[in-house]
Amino acid sequence: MPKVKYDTIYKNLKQKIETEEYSFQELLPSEHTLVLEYGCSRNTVRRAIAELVKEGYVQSVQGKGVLNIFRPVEQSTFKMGSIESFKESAIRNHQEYFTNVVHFETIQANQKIEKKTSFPQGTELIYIQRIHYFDGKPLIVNHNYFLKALLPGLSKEIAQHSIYEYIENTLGMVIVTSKRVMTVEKMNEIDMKYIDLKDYNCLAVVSSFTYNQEGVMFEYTQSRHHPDYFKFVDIATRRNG
Amino acid sequence: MPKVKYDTIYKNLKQKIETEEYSFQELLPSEHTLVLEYGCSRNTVRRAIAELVKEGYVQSVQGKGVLNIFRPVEQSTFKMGSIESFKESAIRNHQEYFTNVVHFETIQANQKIEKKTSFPQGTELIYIQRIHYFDGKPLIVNHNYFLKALLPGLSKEIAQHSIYEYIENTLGMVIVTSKRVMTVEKMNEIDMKYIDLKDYNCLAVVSSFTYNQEGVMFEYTQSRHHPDYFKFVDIATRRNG
DNA sequence: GCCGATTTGTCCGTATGTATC
DNA sequence: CGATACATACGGACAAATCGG
Repeated sequence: MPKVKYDTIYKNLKQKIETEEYSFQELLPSEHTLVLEYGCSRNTVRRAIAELVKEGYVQSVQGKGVLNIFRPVEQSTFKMGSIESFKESAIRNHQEYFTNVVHFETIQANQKIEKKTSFPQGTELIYIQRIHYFDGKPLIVNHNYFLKALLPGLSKEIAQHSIYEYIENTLGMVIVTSKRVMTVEKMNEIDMKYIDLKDYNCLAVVSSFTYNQEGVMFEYTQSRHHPDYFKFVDIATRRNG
Repeated sequence: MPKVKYDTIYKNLKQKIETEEYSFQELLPSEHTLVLEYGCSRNTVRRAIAELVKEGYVQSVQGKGVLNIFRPVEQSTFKMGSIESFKESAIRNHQEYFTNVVHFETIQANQKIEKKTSFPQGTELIYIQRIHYFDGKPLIVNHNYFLKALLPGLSKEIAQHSIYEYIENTLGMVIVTSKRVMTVEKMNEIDMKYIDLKDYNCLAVVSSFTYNQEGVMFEYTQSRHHPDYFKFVDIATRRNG
Protein backbone atom coordinates (compact mmCIF):
# COMPACT_ATOMS: atom_id res chain seq x y z
CA MET A 1 0.00 0.00 0.00
CA PRO A 2 2.30 2.71 -1.26
CA LYS A 3 1.32 6.30 -0.72
CA VAL A 4 1.89 7.33 -4.30
CA LYS A 5 0.08 10.07 -6.11
CA TYR A 6 -1.17 8.19 -9.13
CA ASP A 7 -2.51 5.48 -6.89
CA THR A 8 -4.56 7.82 -4.74
CA ILE A 9 -5.96 9.49 -7.84
CA TYR A 10 -6.71 6.07 -9.30
CA LYS A 11 -8.51 4.97 -6.14
CA ASN A 12 -10.39 8.24 -5.95
CA LEU A 13 -11.64 8.06 -9.54
CA LYS A 14 -12.46 4.38 -9.15
CA GLN A 15 -14.60 5.09 -6.13
CA LYS A 16 -16.44 7.89 -7.90
CA ILE A 17 -17.18 5.51 -10.76
CA GLU A 18 -18.34 2.72 -8.48
CA THR A 19 -20.64 4.99 -6.51
CA GLU A 20 -21.92 6.31 -9.83
CA GLU A 21 -20.90 9.87 -9.10
CA TYR A 22 -19.90 9.61 -12.72
CA SER A 23 -22.70 7.80 -14.48
CA PHE A 24 -22.50 5.14 -17.17
CA GLN A 25 -21.39 6.40 -20.60
CA GLU A 26 -20.59 9.83 -19.19
CA LEU A 27 -17.26 11.52 -19.87
CA LEU A 28 -14.94 11.93 -16.92
CA PRO A 29 -13.47 15.38 -16.32
CA SER A 30 -10.74 16.12 -18.85
CA GLU A 31 -7.15 15.37 -18.00
CA HIS A 32 -6.48 19.09 -17.74
CA THR A 33 -9.30 19.50 -15.22
CA LEU A 34 -8.00 16.60 -13.17
CA VAL A 35 -4.50 18.12 -13.22
CA LEU A 36 -5.92 21.26 -11.62
CA GLU A 37 -8.13 19.29 -9.24
CA TYR A 38 -5.35 17.10 -7.90
CA GLY A 39 -2.52 19.56 -8.30
CA CYS A 40 -0.28 17.20 -10.21
CA SER A 41 1.20 16.73 -13.66
CA ARG A 42 -0.69 15.40 -16.62
CA ASN A 43 1.48 12.28 -16.67
CA THR A 44 0.29 11.35 -13.21
CA VAL A 45 -3.36 11.73 -14.14
CA ARG A 46 -2.79 9.67 -17.27
CA ARG A 47 -1.15 6.94 -15.24
CA ALA A 48 -4.20 6.72 -12.98
CA ILE A 49 -6.54 6.60 -15.96
CA ALA A 50 -4.41 3.89 -17.57
CA GLU A 51 -5.09 1.65 -14.56
CA LEU A 52 -8.82 2.19 -14.93
CA VAL A 53 -8.63 1.34 -18.63
CA LYS A 54 -6.82 -1.90 -17.79
CA GLU A 55 -9.65 -2.88 -15.47
CA GLY A 56 -12.35 -2.06 -17.99
CA TYR A 57 -13.75 0.82 -15.97
CA VAL A 58 -13.21 3.49 -18.59
CA GLN A 59 -12.23 3.84 -22.22
CA SER A 60 -10.37 6.85 -23.49
CA VAL A 61 -11.19 8.29 -26.89
CA GLN A 62 -8.76 10.65 -28.54
CA GLY A 63 -10.25 14.05 -29.18
CA LYS A 64 -13.30 13.37 -27.02
CA GLY A 65 -12.47 12.32 -23.52
CA VAL A 66 -12.53 9.41 -21.11
CA LEU A 67 -15.74 7.39 -21.17
CA ASN A 68 -17.13 5.63 -18.14
CA ILE A 69 -18.13 2.12 -19.25
CA PHE A 70 -18.43 0.58 -15.81
CA ARG A 71 -21.46 -1.59 -15.12
CA PRO A 72 -22.04 -2.30 -11.43
CA VAL A 73 -23.22 -5.80 -12.35
CA GLU A 74 -19.78 -7.29 -12.33
CA GLN A 75 -19.44 -9.24 -9.16
CA SER A 76 -17.26 -12.25 -9.73
CA THR A 77 -15.67 -15.05 -7.82
CA PHE A 78 -12.23 -14.09 -9.01
CA LYS A 79 -11.08 -10.61 -9.82
CA MET A 80 -8.97 -10.43 -12.94
CA GLY A 81 -5.66 -8.81 -13.59
CA SER A 82 -4.55 -9.30 -10.04
CA ILE A 83 -3.31 -12.14 -7.92
CA GLU A 84 -5.69 -12.91 -5.14
CA SER A 85 -5.64 -15.66 -2.58
CA PHE A 86 -8.60 -17.84 -1.79
CA LYS A 87 -9.07 -16.05 1.51
CA GLU A 88 -8.89 -12.56 0.03
CA SER A 89 -11.37 -13.55 -2.63
CA ALA A 90 -13.80 -14.98 -0.09
CA ILE A 91 -13.63 -11.84 2.00
CA ARG A 92 -14.26 -9.63 -1.00
CA ASN A 93 -17.34 -11.65 -1.85
CA HIS A 94 -18.58 -11.69 1.74
CA GLN A 95 -18.60 -15.44 1.96
CA GLU A 96 -17.87 -17.80 4.82
CA TYR A 97 -14.82 -19.84 4.02
CA PHE A 98 -12.96 -22.73 5.50
CA THR A 99 -9.94 -24.69 4.36
CA ASN A 100 -9.22 -28.32 5.07
CA VAL A 101 -5.73 -29.72 4.52
CA VAL A 102 -6.17 -33.33 3.46
CA HIS A 103 -2.61 -34.03 2.36
CA PHE A 104 0.80 -32.59 3.24
CA GLU A 105 4.14 -34.10 2.26
CA THR A 106 7.59 -33.36 0.93
CA ILE A 107 8.30 -34.92 -2.44
CA GLN A 108 10.91 -34.89 -5.15
CA ALA A 109 9.81 -33.87 -8.60
CA ASN A 110 9.78 -36.78 -11.01
CA GLN A 111 9.34 -36.67 -14.76
CA LYS A 112 5.57 -36.55 -14.59
CA ILE A 113 5.62 -33.66 -12.15
CA GLU A 114 8.20 -31.80 -14.21
CA LYS A 115 5.95 -32.00 -17.23
CA LYS A 116 3.02 -30.60 -15.28
CA THR A 117 4.70 -28.03 -13.05
CA SER A 118 7.89 -27.29 -14.99
CA PHE A 119 9.92 -27.78 -11.81
CA PRO A 120 13.05 -29.74 -12.83
CA GLN A 121 13.28 -33.38 -11.82
CA GLY A 122 14.78 -33.91 -8.39
CA THR A 123 13.64 -30.56 -7.01
CA GLU A 124 12.37 -30.80 -3.44
CA LEU A 125 8.76 -29.72 -3.28
CA ILE A 126 6.07 -29.45 -0.68
CA TYR A 127 2.89 -30.98 -2.03
CA ILE A 128 -0.36 -30.00 -0.40
CA GLN A 129 -3.94 -30.95 -1.11
CA ARG A 130 -6.54 -28.63 0.29
CA ILE A 131 -10.30 -28.47 0.08
CA HIS A 132 -11.88 -25.03 0.18
CA TYR A 133 -15.38 -24.56 1.54
CA PHE A 134 -17.59 -21.59 0.79
CA ASP A 135 -20.67 -21.22 2.98
CA GLY A 136 -20.16 -24.78 4.19
CA LYS A 137 -20.01 -26.32 0.71
CA PRO A 138 -16.82 -27.93 -0.60
CA LEU A 139 -16.24 -26.18 -3.92
CA ILE A 140 -12.54 -26.21 -4.71
CA VAL A 141 -9.85 -28.90 -4.66
CA ASN A 142 -6.42 -27.34 -4.57
CA HIS A 143 -3.14 -29.05 -5.41
CA ASN A 144 -0.16 -26.89 -4.39
CA TYR A 145 3.47 -27.54 -5.19
CA PHE A 146 5.88 -25.18 -3.43
CA LEU A 147 9.62 -24.93 -3.85
CA LYS A 148 10.74 -26.24 -0.46
CA ALA A 149 14.01 -24.26 -0.53
CA LEU A 150 12.07 -21.00 -0.53
CA LEU A 151 9.45 -21.94 2.05
CA PRO A 152 11.44 -23.55 4.85
CA GLY A 153 8.93 -23.31 7.70
CA LEU A 154 5.77 -24.16 5.79
CA SER A 155 3.62 -26.39 7.99
CA LYS A 156 0.24 -28.02 7.89
CA GLU A 157 -1.04 -25.41 10.35
CA ILE A 158 -0.01 -22.56 8.08
CA ALA A 159 -1.60 -24.31 5.10
CA GLN A 160 -4.85 -24.46 7.06
CA HIS A 161 -4.74 -20.74 7.64
CA SER A 162 -3.30 -18.82 4.70
CA ILE A 163 -0.14 -19.67 2.83
CA TYR A 164 -0.02 -16.33 1.07
CA GLU A 165 -0.11 -14.43 4.35
CA TYR A 166 2.81 -16.54 5.53
CA ILE A 167 4.76 -15.95 2.34
CA GLU A 168 4.23 -12.22 2.30
CA ASN A 169 4.14 -11.25 5.97
CA THR A 170 6.42 -13.81 7.60
CA LEU A 171 8.89 -14.54 4.83
CA GLY A 172 8.71 -11.07 3.32
CA MET A 173 8.66 -12.58 -0.13
CA VAL A 174 6.88 -10.57 -2.78
CA ILE A 175 4.66 -12.26 -5.29
CA VAL A 176 4.91 -10.45 -8.57
CA THR A 177 3.73 -12.34 -11.60
CA SER A 178 1.43 -15.28 -12.07
CA LYS A 179 0.70 -17.05 -15.32
CA ARG A 180 -2.62 -18.84 -15.29
CA VAL A 181 -4.16 -21.31 -17.66
CA MET A 182 -7.85 -22.08 -17.61
CA THR A 183 -9.16 -25.38 -18.90
CA VAL A 184 -12.05 -27.78 -18.41
CA GLU A 185 -11.21 -31.30 -17.27
CA LYS A 186 -13.03 -34.46 -16.48
CA MET A 187 -13.40 -35.22 -12.79
CA ASN A 188 -10.99 -37.62 -11.16
CA GLU A 189 -11.27 -39.77 -8.05
CA ILE A 190 -10.02 -37.07 -5.71
CA ASP A 191 -12.54 -34.57 -7.03
CA MET A 192 -15.27 -37.13 -6.59
CA LYS A 193 -14.20 -37.94 -3.08
CA TYR A 194 -14.50 -34.39 -1.82
CA ILE A 195 -16.84 -32.45 -4.08
CA ASP A 196 -20.48 -33.09 -4.84
CA LEU A 197 -20.60 -32.39 -8.57
CA LYS A 198 -24.22 -33.51 -8.94
CA ASP A 199 -24.61 -34.48 -12.59
CA TYR A 200 -21.55 -32.68 -13.88
CA ASN A 201 -18.70 -34.90 -14.95
CA CYS A 202 -16.09 -32.15 -15.23
CA LEU A 203 -14.66 -29.14 -13.47
CA ALA A 204 -13.13 -25.77 -14.22
CA VAL A 205 -9.38 -26.03 -13.73
CA VAL A 206 -7.00 -23.15 -13.18
CA SER A 207 -3.30 -23.97 -13.31
CA SER A 208 -1.01 -21.20 -12.16
CA PHE A 209 2.72 -20.59 -12.19
CA THR A 210 3.76 -17.98 -9.66
CA TYR A 211 6.98 -15.97 -9.62
CA ASN A 212 8.59 -13.99 -6.81
CA GLN A 213 10.51 -10.73 -7.01
CA GLU A 214 13.68 -12.57 -8.06
CA GLY A 215 11.96 -13.99 -11.08
CA VAL A 216 12.04 -17.48 -9.56
CA MET A 217 8.97 -19.62 -10.02
CA PHE A 218 8.29 -20.93 -6.53
CA GLU A 219 4.75 -22.27 -6.83
CA TYR A 220 2.65 -24.36 -9.12
CA THR A 221 -0.98 -24.71 -8.20
CA GLN A 222 -3.87 -26.48 -9.79
CA SER A 223 -7.30 -25.37 -8.58
CA ARG A 224 -10.25 -27.52 -9.52
CA HIS A 225 -13.57 -25.72 -9.19
CA HIS A 226 -17.17 -26.83 -9.03
CA PRO A 227 -18.69 -25.52 -12.30
CA ASP A 228 -21.70 -23.90 -10.62
CA TYR A 229 -19.48 -21.67 -8.55
CA PHE A 230 -16.81 -20.74 -11.02
CA LYS A 231 -16.51 -17.51 -12.95
CA PHE A 232 -13.44 -15.93 -14.48
CA VAL A 233 -13.61 -12.33 -15.64
CA ASP A 234 -11.25 -10.74 -18.10
CA ILE A 235 -10.90 -7.37 -19.78
CA ALA A 236 -9.34 -7.33 -23.20
CA THR A 237 -8.31 -4.23 -25.07
CA ARG A 238 -7.36 -4.08 -28.70
CA ARG A 239 -3.70 -3.27 -29.06
CA ASN A 240 -3.13 -0.18 -31.11
CA GLY A 241 -0.85 -2.20 -33.40
CA MET B 1 -0.31 -0.55 -36.93
CA PRO B 2 1.03 2.79 -35.83
CA LYS B 3 4.62 3.66 -36.55
CA VAL B 4 5.30 4.80 -33.01
CA LYS B 5 8.63 4.61 -31.28
CA TYR B 6 7.65 2.71 -28.17
CA ASP B 7 5.87 0.14 -30.29
CA THR B 8 8.87 -0.58 -32.48
CA ILE B 9 11.07 -0.89 -29.40
CA TYR B 10 8.46 -3.17 -27.82
CA LYS B 11 8.31 -5.39 -30.92
CA ASN B 12 12.08 -5.46 -31.17
CA LEU B 13 12.59 -6.51 -27.56
CA LYS B 14 9.76 -9.02 -27.81
CA GLN B 15 11.36 -10.66 -30.78
CA LYS B 16 14.73 -10.85 -29.06
CA ILE B 17 13.06 -12.54 -26.12
CA GLU B 18 11.13 -14.99 -28.27
CA THR B 19 14.19 -15.97 -30.27
CA GLU B 20 16.04 -16.35 -26.96
CA GLU B 21 18.64 -13.76 -27.83
CA TYR B 22 17.99 -12.86 -24.22
CA SER B 23 17.78 -16.12 -22.32
CA PHE B 24 15.42 -17.15 -19.57
CA GLN B 25 16.05 -15.45 -16.21
CA GLU B 26 18.64 -13.15 -17.74
CA LEU B 27 18.51 -9.39 -17.21
CA LEU B 28 17.69 -7.26 -20.21
CA PRO B 29 20.00 -4.32 -20.97
CA SER B 30 19.39 -1.49 -18.52
CA GLU B 31 16.98 1.27 -19.45
CA HIS B 32 19.91 3.64 -19.84
CA THR B 33 21.59 1.27 -22.30
CA LEU B 34 18.39 0.95 -24.30
CA VAL B 35 18.02 4.72 -24.37
CA LEU B 36 21.42 4.95 -26.05
CA GLU B 37 20.70 2.00 -28.31
CA TYR B 38 17.40 3.34 -29.61
CA GLY B 39 18.20 7.03 -29.34
CA CYS B 40 15.10 7.89 -27.41
CA SER B 41 14.04 9.08 -23.99
CA ARG B 42 13.84 6.87 -20.94
CA ASN B 43 10.07 7.22 -20.80
CA THR B 44 9.77 5.68 -24.23
CA VAL B 45 11.89 2.69 -23.26
CA ARG B 46 9.87 2.29 -20.08
CA ARG B 47 6.65 2.33 -22.05
CA ALA B 48 7.88 -0.51 -24.24
CA ILE B 49 8.95 -2.52 -21.20
CA ALA B 50 5.58 -1.91 -19.54
CA GLU B 51 3.91 -3.69 -22.46
CA LEU B 52 6.18 -6.69 -22.02
CA VAL B 53 5.41 -6.80 -18.32
CA LYS B 54 1.69 -6.80 -19.07
CA GLU B 55 2.15 -9.84 -21.29
CA GLY B 56 4.21 -11.73 -18.74
CA TYR B 57 7.38 -11.64 -20.84
CA VAL B 58 9.49 -9.79 -18.32
CA GLN B 59 9.39 -8.64 -14.73
CA SER B 60 11.14 -5.52 -13.58
CA VAL B 61 12.88 -5.44 -10.22
CA GLN B 62 13.76 -2.11 -8.66
CA GLY B 63 17.49 -1.73 -8.15
CA LYS B 64 18.32 -4.76 -10.24
CA GLY B 65 16.92 -4.63 -13.72
CA VAL B 66 14.38 -6.23 -16.01
CA LEU B 67 14.18 -10.01 -15.82
CA ASN B 68 13.26 -12.19 -18.74
CA ILE B 69 10.69 -14.72 -17.50
CA PHE B 70 9.45 -15.87 -20.89
CA ARG B 71 9.01 -19.58 -21.44
CA PRO B 72 8.60 -20.59 -25.08
CA VAL B 73 6.17 -23.28 -23.97
CA GLU B 74 3.22 -20.99 -23.89
CA GLN B 75 1.34 -21.63 -27.04
CA SER B 76 -2.33 -21.24 -26.42
CA THR B 77 -5.55 -21.32 -28.32
CA PHE B 78 -6.42 -17.80 -27.31
CA LYS B 79 -3.95 -15.04 -26.64
CA MET B 80 -4.81 -13.04 -23.58
CA GLY B 81 -5.07 -9.36 -23.03
CA SER B 82 -6.13 -8.77 -26.58
CA ILE B 83 -9.25 -9.14 -28.63
CA GLU B 84 -8.83 -11.70 -31.33
CA SER B 85 -11.31 -13.06 -33.80
CA PHE B 86 -11.80 -16.73 -34.49
CA LYS B 87 -10.07 -16.36 -37.84
CA GLU B 88 -7.09 -14.44 -36.48
CA SER B 89 -6.68 -17.01 -33.74
CA ALA B 90 -6.80 -19.91 -36.19
CA ILE B 91 -4.20 -18.30 -38.40
CA ARG B 92 -1.88 -17.66 -35.47
CA ASN B 93 -2.12 -21.30 -34.50
CA HIS B 94 -1.65 -22.52 -38.07
CA GLN B 95 -4.91 -24.37 -38.15
CA GLU B 96 -7.40 -24.94 -40.91
CA TYR B 97 -10.66 -23.26 -40.07
CA PHE B 98 -14.13 -23.08 -41.47
CA THR B 99 -17.30 -21.40 -40.32
CA ASN B 100 -20.83 -22.58 -40.90
CA VAL B 101 -23.74 -20.20 -40.35
CA VAL B 102 -26.66 -22.30 -39.16
CA HIS B 103 -28.98 -19.52 -38.08
CA PHE B 104 -29.43 -15.87 -39.06
CA GLU B 105 -32.34 -13.65 -38.07
CA THR B 106 -33.34 -10.23 -36.84
CA ILE B 107 -34.97 -10.27 -33.44
CA GLN B 108 -36.16 -7.89 -30.78
CA ALA B 109 -34.64 -8.24 -27.34
CA ASN B 110 -37.11 -9.59 -24.81
CA GLN B 111 -36.70 -9.81 -21.07
CA LYS B 112 -34.78 -13.04 -21.19
CA ILE B 113 -32.33 -11.67 -23.74
CA GLU B 114 -31.92 -8.46 -21.80
CA LYS B 115 -30.93 -10.42 -18.73
CA LYS B 116 -28.32 -12.34 -20.67
CA THR B 117 -26.94 -9.72 -23.03
CA SER B 118 -27.82 -6.51 -21.17
CA PHE B 119 -29.29 -5.08 -24.37
CA PRO B 120 -32.52 -3.27 -23.33
CA GLN B 121 -35.83 -4.89 -24.22
CA GLY B 122 -37.12 -3.94 -27.65
CA THR B 123 -33.66 -3.34 -29.11
CA GLU B 124 -33.33 -4.67 -32.64
CA LEU B 125 -30.65 -7.30 -32.79
CA ILE B 126 -29.16 -9.61 -35.36
CA TYR B 127 -28.92 -13.09 -33.91
CA ILE B 128 -26.49 -15.50 -35.51
CA GLN B 129 -25.57 -19.06 -34.73
CA ARG B 130 -22.29 -20.24 -36.16
CA ILE B 131 -20.31 -23.44 -35.90
CA HIS B 132 -16.54 -23.12 -36.08
CA TYR B 133 -14.44 -25.97 -37.41
CA PHE B 134 -10.74 -26.44 -36.74
CA ASP B 135 -8.99 -28.99 -38.90
CA GLY B 136 -12.36 -30.32 -39.97
CA LYS B 137 -13.69 -30.87 -36.45
CA PRO B 138 -16.63 -28.83 -35.13
CA LEU B 139 -15.32 -27.37 -31.88
CA ILE B 140 -17.13 -24.13 -31.15
CA VAL B 141 -20.77 -23.12 -31.15
CA ASN B 142 -21.12 -19.36 -31.35
CA HIS B 143 -24.18 -17.29 -30.50
CA ASN B 144 -23.78 -13.68 -31.65
CA TYR B 145 -26.10 -10.80 -30.89
CA PHE B 146 -25.27 -7.60 -32.76
CA LEU B 147 -26.88 -4.19 -32.41
CA LYS B 148 -28.66 -3.95 -35.78
CA ALA B 149 -28.51 -0.16 -35.84
CA LEU B 150 -24.73 -0.25 -35.92
CA LEU B 151 -24.32 -3.10 -38.43
CA PRO B 152 -26.78 -2.20 -41.18
CA GLY B 153 -25.41 -4.38 -43.98
CA LEU B 154 -24.55 -7.49 -42.02
CA SER B 155 -25.49 -10.52 -44.08
CA LYS B 156 -25.28 -14.26 -43.89
CA GLU B 157 -22.44 -14.17 -46.43
CA ILE B 158 -20.39 -11.82 -44.27
CA ALA B 159 -21.06 -13.97 -41.23
CA GLN B 160 -19.65 -16.94 -43.12
CA HIS B 161 -16.47 -15.04 -43.85
CA SER B 162 -15.44 -12.77 -40.98
CA ILE B 163 -17.68 -10.37 -39.16
CA TYR B 164 -14.79 -8.57 -37.52
CA GLU B 165 -13.16 -7.81 -40.86
CA TYR B 166 -16.45 -6.34 -42.03
CA ILE B 167 -16.80 -4.26 -38.87
CA GLU B 168 -13.30 -2.88 -38.99
CA ASN B 169 -12.52 -2.61 -42.67
CA THR B 170 -15.90 -1.91 -44.23
CA LEU B 171 -17.67 -0.04 -41.47
CA GLY B 172 -14.52 1.55 -40.09
CA MET B 173 -15.71 0.87 -36.58
CA VAL B 174 -13.00 0.38 -34.00
CA ILE B 175 -13.35 -2.30 -31.38
CA VAL B 176 -11.79 -1.11 -28.19
CA THR B 177 -12.78 -2.97 -25.06
CA SER B 178 -14.21 -6.39 -24.44
CA LYS B 179 -15.31 -7.79 -21.12
CA ARG B 180 -15.26 -11.55 -21.01
CA VAL B 181 -16.64 -14.01 -18.53
CA MET B 182 -15.51 -17.61 -18.49
CA THR B 183 -17.75 -20.32 -17.05
CA VAL B 184 -18.43 -24.02 -17.40
CA GLU B 185 -21.94 -25.04 -18.44
CA LYS B 186 -23.82 -28.21 -19.09
CA MET B 187 -24.38 -29.00 -22.73
CA ASN B 188 -27.70 -28.14 -24.33
CA GLU B 189 -29.50 -29.53 -27.35
CA ILE B 190 -27.81 -27.21 -29.81
CA ASP B 191 -24.35 -28.15 -28.52
CA MET B 192 -25.27 -31.81 -28.81
CA LYS B 193 -26.58 -31.37 -32.33
CA TYR B 194 -23.36 -29.93 -33.70
CA ILE B 195 -20.48 -30.95 -31.49
CA ASP B 196 -19.24 -34.41 -30.63
CA LEU B 197 -18.47 -34.05 -26.94
CA LYS B 198 -17.69 -37.73 -26.46
CA ASP B 199 -18.27 -38.44 -22.77
CA TYR B 200 -18.16 -34.85 -21.60
CA ASN B 201 -21.46 -33.41 -20.51
CA CYS B 202 -20.34 -29.79 -20.36
CA LEU B 203 -18.43 -27.12 -22.25
CA ALA B 204 -16.23 -24.12 -21.64
CA VAL B 205 -18.31 -21.00 -22.18
CA VAL B 206 -16.97 -17.52 -22.89
CA SER B 207 -19.48 -14.69 -22.79
CA SER B 208 -18.21 -11.40 -24.08
CA PHE B 209 -19.49 -7.86 -24.14
CA THR B 210 -17.78 -5.74 -26.78
CA TYR B 211 -17.62 -1.96 -26.96
CA ASN B 212 -16.76 0.32 -29.88
CA GLN B 213 -14.84 3.59 -29.82
CA GLU B 214 -17.95 5.51 -28.76
CA GLY B 215 -18.28 3.39 -25.65
CA VAL B 216 -21.41 1.72 -27.04
CA MET B 217 -21.75 -1.99 -26.46
CA PHE B 218 -22.65 -3.34 -29.88
CA GLU B 219 -22.10 -7.06 -29.48
CA TYR B 220 -22.84 -9.83 -27.07
CA THR B 221 -21.39 -13.21 -27.91
CA GLN B 222 -21.48 -16.54 -26.22
CA SER B 223 -18.88 -19.04 -27.40
CA ARG B 224 -19.29 -22.62 -26.32
CA HIS B 225 -16.10 -24.65 -26.66
CA HIS B 226 -15.28 -28.33 -26.72
CA PRO B 227 -13.34 -28.92 -23.46
CA ASP B 228 -10.48 -30.78 -25.15
CA TYR B 229 -9.67 -27.82 -27.35
CA PHE B 230 -10.11 -24.99 -24.96
CA LYS B 231 -7.41 -23.09 -23.15
CA PHE B 232 -7.48 -19.60 -21.74
CA VAL B 233 -4.23 -17.95 -20.69
CA ASP B 234 -3.93 -15.03 -18.36
CA ILE B 235 -1.11 -13.04 -16.80
CA ALA B 236 -1.80 -11.53 -13.41
CA THR B 237 0.45 -9.07 -11.67
CA ARG B 238 0.16 -8.07 -8.05
CA ARG B 239 -0.89 -4.46 -7.81
CA ASN B 240 1.67 -2.44 -5.95
CA GLY B 241 -1.09 -1.46 -3.48
C1' DG C 1 27.37 -2.02 8.54
C1' DC C 2 28.14 1.91 5.65
C1' DC C 3 28.93 4.13 1.26
C1' DG C 4 28.65 4.84 -3.52
C1' DA C 5 27.42 3.28 -8.11
C1' DT C 6 23.80 1.34 -10.72
C1' DT C 7 19.06 0.56 -11.76
C1' DT C 8 14.21 0.97 -11.60
C1' DG C 9 10.04 3.93 -9.70
C1' DT C 10 7.66 8.26 -9.36
C1' DC C 11 6.80 12.86 -10.76
C1' DC C 12 7.20 17.19 -13.11
C1' DG C 13 7.03 20.53 -17.14
C1' DT C 14 6.96 21.11 -21.92
C1' DA C 15 6.41 20.41 -26.85
C1' DT C 16 4.22 18.41 -30.72
C1' DG C 17 0.93 15.31 -33.12
C1' DT C 18 -3.78 13.88 -34.00
C1' DA C 19 -8.72 13.21 -33.46
C1' DT C 20 -13.23 15.36 -32.38
C1' DC C 21 -16.52 18.81 -32.56
C1' DC D 1 -10.79 26.77 -39.13
C1' DG D 2 -10.11 26.98 -34.18
C1' DA D 3 -10.70 25.10 -29.61
C1' DT D 4 -10.50 21.10 -26.91
C1' DA D 5 -8.94 16.60 -25.67
C1' DC D 6 -6.15 12.67 -25.71
C1' DA D 7 -1.41 10.42 -27.56
C1' DT D 8 3.41 10.44 -27.99
C1' DA D 9 7.90 11.94 -26.81
C1' DC D 10 11.64 14.44 -24.55
C1' DG D 11 14.59 15.71 -20.61
C1' DG D 12 15.33 16.34 -15.94
C1' DA D 13 14.93 15.58 -10.82
C1' DC D 14 14.68 12.88 -6.84
C1' DA D 15 13.34 8.51 -4.33
C1' DA D 16 14.04 3.69 -3.36
C1' DA D 17 16.11 -0.81 -3.92
C1' DT D 18 20.20 -3.67 -5.00
C1' DC D 19 24.82 -4.87 -4.96
C1' DG D 20 29.70 -4.75 -4.42
C1' DG D 21 33.65 -2.88 -2.09
